[in-house]
Amino acid sequence: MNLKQLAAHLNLSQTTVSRALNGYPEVNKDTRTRVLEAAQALNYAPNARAKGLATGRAMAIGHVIPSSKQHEMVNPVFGDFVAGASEEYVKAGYDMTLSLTDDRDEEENYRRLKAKGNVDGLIVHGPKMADARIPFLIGLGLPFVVHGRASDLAQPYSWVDVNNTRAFRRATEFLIDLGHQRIGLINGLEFMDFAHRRRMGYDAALAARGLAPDPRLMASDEMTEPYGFAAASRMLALEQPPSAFLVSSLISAIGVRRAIHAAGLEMPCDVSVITHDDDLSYLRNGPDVPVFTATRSSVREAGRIAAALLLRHIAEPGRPAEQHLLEAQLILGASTGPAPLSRI
Amino acid sequence: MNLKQLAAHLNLSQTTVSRALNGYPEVNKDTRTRVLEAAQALNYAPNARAKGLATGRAMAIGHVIPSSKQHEMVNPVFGDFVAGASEEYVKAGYDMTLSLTDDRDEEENYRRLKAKGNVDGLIVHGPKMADARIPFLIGLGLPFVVHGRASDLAQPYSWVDVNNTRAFRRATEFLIDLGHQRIGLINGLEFMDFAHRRRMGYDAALAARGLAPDPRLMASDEMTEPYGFAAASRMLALEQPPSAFLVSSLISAIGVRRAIHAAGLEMPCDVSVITHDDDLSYLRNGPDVPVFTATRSSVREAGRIAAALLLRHIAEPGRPAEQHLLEAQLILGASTGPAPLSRI
DNA sequence: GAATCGCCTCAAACCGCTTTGAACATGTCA
DNA sequence: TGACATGTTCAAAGCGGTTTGAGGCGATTC
Repeated sequence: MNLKQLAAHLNLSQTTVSRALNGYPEVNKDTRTRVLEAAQALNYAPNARAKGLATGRAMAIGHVIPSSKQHEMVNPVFGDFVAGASEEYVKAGYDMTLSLTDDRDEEENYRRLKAKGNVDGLIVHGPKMADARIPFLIGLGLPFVVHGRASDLAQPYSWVDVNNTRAFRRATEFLIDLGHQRIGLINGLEFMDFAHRRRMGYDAALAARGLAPDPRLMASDEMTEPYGFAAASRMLALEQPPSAFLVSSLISAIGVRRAIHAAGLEMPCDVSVITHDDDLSYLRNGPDVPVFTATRSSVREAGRIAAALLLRHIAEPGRPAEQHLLEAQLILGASTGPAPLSRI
Repeated sequence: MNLKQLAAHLNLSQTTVSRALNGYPEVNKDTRTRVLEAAQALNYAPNARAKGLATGRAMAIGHVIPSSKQHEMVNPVFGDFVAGASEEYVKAGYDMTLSLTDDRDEEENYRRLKAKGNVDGLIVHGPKMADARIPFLIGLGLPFVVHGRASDLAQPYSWVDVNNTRAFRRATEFLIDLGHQRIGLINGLEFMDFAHRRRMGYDAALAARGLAPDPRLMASDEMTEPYGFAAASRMLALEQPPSAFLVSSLISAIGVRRAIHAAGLEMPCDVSVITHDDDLSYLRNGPDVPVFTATRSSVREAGRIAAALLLRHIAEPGRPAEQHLLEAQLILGASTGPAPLSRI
């Protein structure tokens, strides 16, 4: 069923039917309801390609997620982010397209995406500290919003990010307030912007309280469970082991917990743990009392906000770049307590 | 840059340029290379909408993932499945579109997707036991492949699934061989087909060995960590607690482990655990010796296979429905051991 | 030297929609 | 009665590609 057939069926011209469907004023009220009813009854929906061709707008947003062959990990955060974004897209009648792309030919990919014309805008995931994609995209002229941001860039661009620095600074200070002096940082890959910022927050808190940073208490890697286990195990085996851990992801925190148990210790009486918690739907940090004390910020919410921001920029092309900084909540769970006297 | 401009730039007609780019034989070799080089140099890529309109093919596959408002959990498996599928799409020059949809208006959604014409085929996720979507899609005439399958359907359709029944039967038998008599099943929602089949495997193994099933040793819910914890805690508090658990997801298994520790027990000496392991990139079950003994089957691989299957069906419309059953490996980890005499 | 054949290229139609500019009733006013 | 809005509908020209049927041209055949 296409417009032509629908129009023929109604004994109207394509123009009138199109106008009726798209809410133009110059259509008789009765005609309009007749058209709408027929469209409904016959399951008519305008062909998106033809519509896009005619209007010049694709009515679709592209999500580009980097996934190199080397560390081919798909960010576990992705599903929830996309779910949040999708809520906004559905409301606005937009579709969503996904492209996983190797970091190597990423620019080529963006260029193609623009040339092919099947998206009106992009969401960029997983920014690194000085991410070359961002200046490139500014030059490309396709509206985009970054989930996260890139520290080392001066140009303005739109992003939605958590205040990672403050979150980790607060968490570290909270641990120090509890009497912890040796705090292990089990971070993500520190060329990723978010991990870099968390590191800065941690460093700043230590410095503010006059504690010397100890490289042996810092780890940085892809945030898996075994990584959390291995890093925490290594630190716990030090002559002066940490009495607390600050962990960048709930998944790694689970590995940290395993390491604590494997060392014959208990959480929180022997060792405290604070983790960042993206509030993922399938990885709830305990229903009422959280298992882990955490810096929490909903990734789903971030998805919603980023999507809304992007749609606004598409609707109003002149609009200047906009930023949205989310504050993580520090939520108290069962994994933190005062530093044990024996381990200070 | 569009075809017209490119043709003008080359002093050729649009036809010739189009044919050169699309590999038709009736183009001079030199002309072709000249065209290809110019296209490369000028970053020309044919407008996907126009191309789709002209050819009638969208060159895109839709993934529809159900996500109701009630249990708005995004399946954690999704990212990896999509990553696998994407590998095939990229090879074949296909794009991927995503639509999260509430179960309520799902059929409407499929119909729109077809009418709008922006996908050539669908991957259907999360089938329930008698999933109404499948007969509906057969009627709709849009090629599709199901990730999983629906037990209660007679009509043939294409699917890619793990042999869940056999995997859980083997796992249960393995535990029985180790001397376990009371085995707790911590399953997913049993109206989901995969969970139903796992339950059948568990039941069959018990029956084959003459063990009576005990409803108090069976749980079924959304597979979160807190659920694993709660269900295992409840079972461990029974007068006759289980000496082993069979868990449907690694995430829940982590909750089970937490419950075991909370009960003052150790894994595997007091309690054994086997879990299903989707081999997710961000949730590795230990690098060398797996933390958990597991029935393992790569979801990413399933994504690849499902995508390849779908593309084949799109390329050869007459092709009969095809099924692909993956066998899960039973991999030995550090979470299983002989049943402790004290607890039999 | 004309007819035939390949090889290459072209103009034009078409895909399904939007949108412009015009036309056609109908009613109102002078 | 004619002029002029007003409200409603239409034919046709794009949007950017693919594809059909035809034509130009040099080489080969008769």
